[in-house]
Amino acid sequence: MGGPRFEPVRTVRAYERVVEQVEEAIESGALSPGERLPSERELMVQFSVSRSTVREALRVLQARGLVRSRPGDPNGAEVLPFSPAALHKSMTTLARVAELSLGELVQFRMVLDGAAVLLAARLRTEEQLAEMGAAVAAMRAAAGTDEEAFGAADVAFHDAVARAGGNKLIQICTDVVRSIVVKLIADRIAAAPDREELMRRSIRHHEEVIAAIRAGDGPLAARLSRKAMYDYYAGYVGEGERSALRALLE
Amino acid sequence: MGGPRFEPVRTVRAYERVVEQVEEAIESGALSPGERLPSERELMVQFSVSRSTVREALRVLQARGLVRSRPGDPNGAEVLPFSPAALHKSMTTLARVAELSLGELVQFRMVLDGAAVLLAARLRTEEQLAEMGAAVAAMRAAAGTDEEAFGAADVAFHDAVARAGGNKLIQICTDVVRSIVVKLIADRIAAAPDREELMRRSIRHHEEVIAAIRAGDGPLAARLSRKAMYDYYAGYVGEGERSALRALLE
DNA sequence: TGCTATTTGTACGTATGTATC
DNA sequence: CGATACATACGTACAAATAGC
Repeated sequence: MGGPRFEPVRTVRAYERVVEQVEEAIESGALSPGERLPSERELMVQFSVSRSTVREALRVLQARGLVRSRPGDPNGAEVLPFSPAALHKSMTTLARVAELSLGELVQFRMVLDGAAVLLAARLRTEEQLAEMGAAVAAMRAAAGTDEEAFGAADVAFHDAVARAGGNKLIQICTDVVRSIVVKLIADRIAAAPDREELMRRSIRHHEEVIAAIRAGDGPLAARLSRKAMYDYYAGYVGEGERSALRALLE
Repeated sequence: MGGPRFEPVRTVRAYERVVEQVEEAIESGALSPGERLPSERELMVQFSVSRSTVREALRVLQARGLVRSRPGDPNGAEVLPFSPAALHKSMTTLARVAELSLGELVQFRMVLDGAAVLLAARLRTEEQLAEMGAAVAAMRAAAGTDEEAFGAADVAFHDAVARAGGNKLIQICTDVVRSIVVKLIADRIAAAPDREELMRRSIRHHEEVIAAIRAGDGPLAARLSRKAMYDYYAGYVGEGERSALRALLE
C-alpha cells in the first residue's frame, strides 16, 4: 500500500492559461466592470504568447460574457458588468440538446416562482408591494391592446416578486427560463383564440397573489402563483405532462 | 406614416457565423455526439475563412461544451454528448461575480430538492425507490470512515430522487448548485467537530424522506427534505440568512 | 518498434476597416 | 480632415501530437 498518489497529467493549452488568469482577475474583483484589458499586442507581451493565442483566449472570455472587444477601440477589451447572458445561453442550449419539454420548463417556473412568492410574502417591503401593484396596473392597461407591453409588465411583476424574495439565484433563473418558454411558444400564445380571456384571468390571478403577499400568507400566495402559471400555460402542454404539473397544485 | 421599418445593422464577425452554423447543426441533431467535424483546413475551405477564424469559432464551441479538439487527431473536432458542464461553469461564474451568498445557494437547493422529492413521491417506481435505499445504505456504510464515499452516496441519493421526479432541468440544476455549495464549504464540512453526528442525522433524515416517498406523501416528503438540508447546512450560514431559510420550513 | 502523413497548437507578418483624438 | 492605435481577418511557417502502417 501507499507510495505517492500520482495524478494524470493534463496538458493545458496556452490560451487556457491566459483565460484562467484574466478570469481570476475579473471574478476576484481585481478588474472591475468598465475597466479595460490591455490591448491584444500588450497582452501578447505580458503573457509571452502570440497574437492568435491572445485572441482565442479573448473569444472564450467573450463567450462567457466577461469581456467585449470592438474593432477600432483605442483601449483594449472592456470588462463587462455581470449579466446572466452566459447562463441564458447555456440553458437554451441545454433545453435543445437535452430535449427539455415545455412541461419541464413550465414546471421549473412553477417551482421557482412559487418559492419566490412564498419568500416575498415574508420579506417584501411596502415599496416592493407598490411595484407589484404598478406592474399589474400596467398589465391591465395593456390588456387586449398592446401584446408587447402586457408581456413586459408581466416580466416586471415577476421580477419585483423575485427581488422581494431576496434570492438573486431564483430571480435570475426564473427570468432565464421564462424567456426560453416565451420564445418557445410566443407564436402560439399570440394566436390563442381566447387570448383576451387568458389575459384577464391572468391579471385577476396576479391580483390575488399580491393580496396574499400583502397579507403575509406565503403558502397561499405560492399556491395561487402556481395555479396562475398552470392556467396560463397548461393549454400548450400535452396531457401526460399536464398531470405532472398538477402535482404541484395541491 | 409607414415606409419600410429599417432595423439597425449589427456587424457580425466571421467567426460568429461559423459558430452559428455549427451550433445549429449540432443542436438540430444533424451532427450527433461522437461524430467528427471536418478538419480545420477543411472547414476553412467550406466556410471560406482563414484558419484563425475557424479556430476562434472552435474555441467558442468548445467553451460551450459542444465540441472538443485534440492536437494531432486525424479526424476533426469531436461532437460531444450533452453535458451540463457549460451550465456549471456559467453558474459558478455567476455565483462569484453576482456575489451569491451561501444562504442563497442553499435556499435554492431547498426549493428544487423539495420539489423533486414532491414529484418523486408521485412518480417513483419501485426500482427507483430501491436505488434511493441503496444510496442511503452506502451512506451508512461510509459514515465515519470514508468521507468521499459518503458524499458520493449522498449525490447518488439526490440524483435518484431527481430522476424519479421526472424533471431533467430540476435534476441538472440541483446537481450543479450542489457541487458549487460543496466546493464552497468542503473544508469547513470536513473540519466540523460534530461531523460524525451530522452524518448520522443526515442518514436518518434521508430514511424519513424515503419513507414519505414510499407512502406517496409528497408534501411531507418535501418538508422533511427541506428540513434535512437546513439542518445540514444551517451551521455554515449566517443568522440573518438562516431566518430566510426557515421561511421554507413551514 | 520506428516511420510517415496528417492534424492541431502556436508564432509571426501583413492588410484592412474602424474608433478616437 | 489626418494621425494614431486598435481589432479583424488572412496567410505562412514550424513545432508537437496522433493515428496508421
